[in-house]
Amino acid sequence: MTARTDEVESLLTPAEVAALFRVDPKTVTRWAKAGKLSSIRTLGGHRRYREAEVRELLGGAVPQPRATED
Amino acid sequence: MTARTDEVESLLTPAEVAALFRVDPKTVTRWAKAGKLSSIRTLGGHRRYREAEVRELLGGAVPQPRATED
DNA sequence: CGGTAATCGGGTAATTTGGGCC
DNA sequence: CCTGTCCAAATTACCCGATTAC
Repeated sequence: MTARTDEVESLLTPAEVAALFRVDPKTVTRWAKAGKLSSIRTLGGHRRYREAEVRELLGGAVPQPRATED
Repeated sequence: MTARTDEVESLLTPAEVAALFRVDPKTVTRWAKAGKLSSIRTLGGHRRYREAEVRELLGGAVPQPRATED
């Protein structure tokens, strides 16, 4: 895998999202097809996910002093 | 591709936790429902448990480069 | 242009969920 | 009170070959 730190960090690959959720990349694709996740398609047809969206769905596991608990 | 997974948290599946505690996955689910275990839900409703949390509850009986309790 | 890793798509097992009962 | 098992439904994991990304 060629590491290129020049890309936009706003988008995550299926493998990235899958690693964060501890699921299979295929499962992430199912979520996108089910409309549970916003996905952006490349010109080749591959999906790309927004990091902000994924972080939100992860359950707000970010050190943010925000009242996000119900 | 920038595989920036340094912020990745080790998550365990119900079967993994159940195997570590030598109990049924159902029992692990009961612990999660009882609030004794922190659980993250996937977009499909499945639970994922934090490895750090499980290790804590295990009592330190994990493959750690530490000598026996003195 | 050539090469390796990842993702695509569909299909089939394995796991997980939830409630109820012992 | 806590755990293990039964049931049905839903979700997820792994299989293949072909295409895309870098």
